[in-house]
Amino acid sequence: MPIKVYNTMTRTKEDFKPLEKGKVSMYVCGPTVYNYIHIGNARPAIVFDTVRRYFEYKGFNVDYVLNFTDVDDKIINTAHKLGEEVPDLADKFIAAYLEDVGALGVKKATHNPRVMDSMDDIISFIDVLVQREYAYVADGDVYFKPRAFEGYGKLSHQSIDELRSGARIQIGEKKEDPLDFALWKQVKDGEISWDSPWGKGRPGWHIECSAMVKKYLGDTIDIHAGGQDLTFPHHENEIAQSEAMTGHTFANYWMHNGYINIDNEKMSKSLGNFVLTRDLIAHHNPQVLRFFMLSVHYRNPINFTDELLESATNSYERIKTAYHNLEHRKKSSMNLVNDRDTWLEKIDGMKARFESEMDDDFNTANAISVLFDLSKEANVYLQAKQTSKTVINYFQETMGSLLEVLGIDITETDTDELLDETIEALIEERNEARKNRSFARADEIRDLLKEKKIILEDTPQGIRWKRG
RNA sequence: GGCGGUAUAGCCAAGUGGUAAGGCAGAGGUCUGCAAAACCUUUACCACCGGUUCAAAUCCGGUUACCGCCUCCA
Repeated sequence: MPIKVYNTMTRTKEDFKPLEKGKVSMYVCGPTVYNYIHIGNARPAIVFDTVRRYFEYKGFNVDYVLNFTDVDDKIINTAHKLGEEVPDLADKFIAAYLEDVGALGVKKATHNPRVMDSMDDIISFIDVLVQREYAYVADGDVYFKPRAFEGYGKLSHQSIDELRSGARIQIGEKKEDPLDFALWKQVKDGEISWDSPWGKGRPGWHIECSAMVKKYLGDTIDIHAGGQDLTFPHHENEIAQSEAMTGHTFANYWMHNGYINIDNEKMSKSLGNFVLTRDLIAHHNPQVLRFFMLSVHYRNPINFTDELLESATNSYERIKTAYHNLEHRKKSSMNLVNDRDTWLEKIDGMKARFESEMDDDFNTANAISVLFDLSKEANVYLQAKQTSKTVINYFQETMGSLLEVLGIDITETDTDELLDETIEALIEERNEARKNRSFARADEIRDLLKEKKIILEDTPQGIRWKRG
């Protein structure tokens, strides 16, 4: 079964056909590093990491490039305000980004190019565009002319004349046409700058992605991805630059993730309702945040509230608990064969369903529902008086590998951690008390441990505990 | 004005022609010394109005509401 990908360019789901068999080249627009990331930035990081993981699960070798835009107005302004150097500020927020996103289970990219390190590539890219007259120099600035590029607007499905009515020329700009956008901006007083054939300056937005894609992945790539809002103008402009430069299709598939709302309102600085990822995961399990993000299809909007996050926590716990229930039962399982094969087949069936949901444009919401089914079936299986080690292992193995595709780790916690001796002794004392039917003392111990966040559960196979 | 999206149970959320997956919350039950965990049972006029069809949440037309992009933005 081929993987189907919704392509913004054609507005349809298409069968994914890689340029090169068994390989996927993928470029995701990364953050502009002038602040800690908010949960809106976390969504594409999680979503496209999951896309990547699924391709890898299916045996593809994925070349995953995520850039850092570390030269831009916002960074320069912030650095100026804080009295810091632009490169230092960028370093700091890049490190913070990697840390935050790492906590969310996002794998390291194959490459993380930075604008500052790509200046030669950017300049020579612009140079070609000027030579081919797709761009012109205007007093130290360089502008790209969308009108010179046939097909401008094909991604966002806008006609160039309609776009024109919305475009404006800012005072001080040297554009010939309102639609023109800057490839290179002449240096202003005190700003960080680089030498170029057009004088000192720095790259405009958009161009860095075109240059980095070409450098790291080539003229044509399989997938280009980012937030929905980047469709226009950012990705539209990238297409124009790159295709004007190379004469080849820039990207075969364009993927865009939907927005996040906070309490049903757009997250924005002016409303003061943005949530920084690091603030959130300081108080909540980052795995739950990831789970929450994937419980909605990536192209749909997500509303974010405390209540929804709590509900997601409970949902996540259900899967985790099932997994741990399996773990606890391992010791008392045996080499049973009676209905073993029926269960193994059942598990395979669920695994196949998971794959077909993911094949369908990465429907993680439905893929997660398969994990609930696995949890349910595992719990049903565990009700049997005797259980097969093989089945238990296969349940765990399957849940583990599917959760790995989603980048959700439920195994990190307890089970293997040793209890400290006093707690162990208390549990032992309680077991004795229960044997002697001294239930008052048994309950007392259970309450005591509960205060220490140790939850005890009595099962026919002995005591089962977890941290709560 | 141009382009696009969304409307499904108390809440969240899948579902592009054959009378509605899943989760959370709630209710009842089973199990348990009591719990916990778990299992079983239980909750939908699919925004509205028309149309196409043997058959529509799903297709077509219209209406309403909310939202996004068109300017920095994930």
